[in-house]
Amino acid sequence: MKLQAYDISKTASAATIIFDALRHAIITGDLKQGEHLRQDELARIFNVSRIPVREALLKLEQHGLIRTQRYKGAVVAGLSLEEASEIFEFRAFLEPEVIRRAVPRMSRSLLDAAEANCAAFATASDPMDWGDLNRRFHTTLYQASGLPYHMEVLSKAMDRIDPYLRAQLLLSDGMERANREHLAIVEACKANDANRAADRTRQHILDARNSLVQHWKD
Amino acid sequence: MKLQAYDISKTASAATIIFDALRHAIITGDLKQGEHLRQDELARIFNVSRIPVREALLKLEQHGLIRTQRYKGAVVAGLSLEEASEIFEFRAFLEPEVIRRAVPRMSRSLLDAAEANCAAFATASDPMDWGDLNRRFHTTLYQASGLPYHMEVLSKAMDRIDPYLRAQLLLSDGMERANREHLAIVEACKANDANRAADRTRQHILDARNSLVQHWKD
DNA sequence: ATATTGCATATTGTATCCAATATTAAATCA
DNA sequence: TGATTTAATATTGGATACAATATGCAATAT
Repeated sequence: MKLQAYDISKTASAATIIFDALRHAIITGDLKQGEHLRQDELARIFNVSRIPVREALLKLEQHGLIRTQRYKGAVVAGLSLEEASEIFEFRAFLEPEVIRRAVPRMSRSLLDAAEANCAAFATASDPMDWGDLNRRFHTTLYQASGLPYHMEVLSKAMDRIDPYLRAQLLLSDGMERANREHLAIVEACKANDANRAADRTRQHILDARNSLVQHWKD
Repeated sequence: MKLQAYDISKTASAATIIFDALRHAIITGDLKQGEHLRQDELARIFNVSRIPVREALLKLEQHGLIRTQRYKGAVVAGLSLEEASEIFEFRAFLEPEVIRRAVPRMSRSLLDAAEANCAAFATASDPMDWGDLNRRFHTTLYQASGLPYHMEVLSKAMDRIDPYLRAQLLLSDGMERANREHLAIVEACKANDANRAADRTRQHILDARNSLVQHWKD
C-alpha cells in the first residue's frame, strides 16, 4: 500500500476555510452589500468558536470585502460608482501591461485553454458560471506574464468588483459582447501581437466599465 | 469647560497598535527578513494576550510583510531580486498614470509642500528620515489624483520594498540622485506638464530599480 | 408627548486554557 | 559510533470565559 506524502502544515486552518467561503459568497452576490456579519452567528454556521471567525473577518477586511468598526461589527462592503469606476481604471492601466508581457510567452496549450474558455462561455447557460469563466479567461492569459505580484494585486481588485461585473453580465448583451471581445483578445494573442492584445484588453475593460456606469443603480 | 468630541469606536484596538508597531519595524529594517515572530514573545513585549498578537500577525501576512505556516509560526518576509524588481515595475506602470491624473489638480500649497519636502530631504542628516521623506514626497504629489484605491495599492507596494529602498538610499549617491529626480518631477508639475511629470516619475522609479539591482546582495 | 435614565440583551475585544503539532534533547538499540 | 526511538519542551490553533461597549426597551422625569 502506497501512502501519499501529506504536509500537515499545508492544510487549511479553520479561519482560511471560513474566509474562502465568505469571500465566495460576497463575490457571487450571495452576501450583499450592507449585510451584517455577526461573529456568533457565523461561529454557529461553521461550527467553530469565534476566534477563527474573527480571523476570517480580519482577512476579508484586509481584502476590502467587508468593513468593520470597533465594537460595532462587520458589514459587507459595497462600492460607490466612483470607487467601482476607479478599480476599472486601475485594471485598464495594469492589465494591458500584463498581457503585453504575457503574449510572447504564451504556449500553444495556453492559447488552446483560452479558446476553450471562450467556447465554454458561449455555451454556458447558468449565469452563476459566467463570472467564473470571465475571470478565468483573464487569469489564464496573464499567467504567462511571469508577474505574480501583478496577478495577486489584480485578483484582489477583481474580488472587489466581481459582484458588479457578475450583475452586469446578466444585463443587456453583457455576455455576448464580453465574449466577442474575449475572442478578439485571443486572436491578437495568437497573432503574437502584444500591442494589439494590450489595446484590446484595455478597450474591453473600459467598455465593461462604461456599460456598468450606464446601468448603475446603487 | 469644553469637551472634545471623542468617538470610542474610532480608537485603535490592541491588534491595530501591534500591527502598526511591527509594520514600522519591518519597513525600517529593525525587523529583518527571516526573523521569527513568536506569538508568546510578542505578547510579553506588548503586554497583551496572544489573541491581539495573532490578529496583528494576520494583518501583516495579508500585507505580504510576513509569512506564516500553520503550526510553524511567522517570519519576516523578504523579497528575491525578481520579486523586488517586479514591484518596481508595478510602480513604474502605475505611478506615472497617477501623477498624470494629479498634475492638473495640484494646488499651489501642494506644490509648496512637495518642494518643502525636497528641501528637508536635502538637509536631513539622519538616514532614518530619508525613507520617510522619500515616501512622503510621492504620496504628497499623488494625493491630488483623486484615486484613493490606487494610492492604497501603491502604499502596500511601497511597504514591501521599503526595506530595500531605505537600504539603497544609504548606498552610493542614492540620496543625491533621488532628490535631483524629485526636484525634476516637481518642476514638471509646476509647469503643469502632466506627461513630463509622468515620464520623469517612471524614469525615477526605473532608475531606483536599476540602482537596487546593481547593488543587490541578498 | 418628549427627553432622559436605567437596565437587559447583543455583540465584540481580549484573557486564559486546552489540544495539536513541531522541534530539540535524551535514551536506547544495533 | 551512528541510527532510531522516546520524552520533554516550545509553539501554534482554537475553545471557553470574562470584560468592554453598543443597542434597544421600559421606566421615570419634565
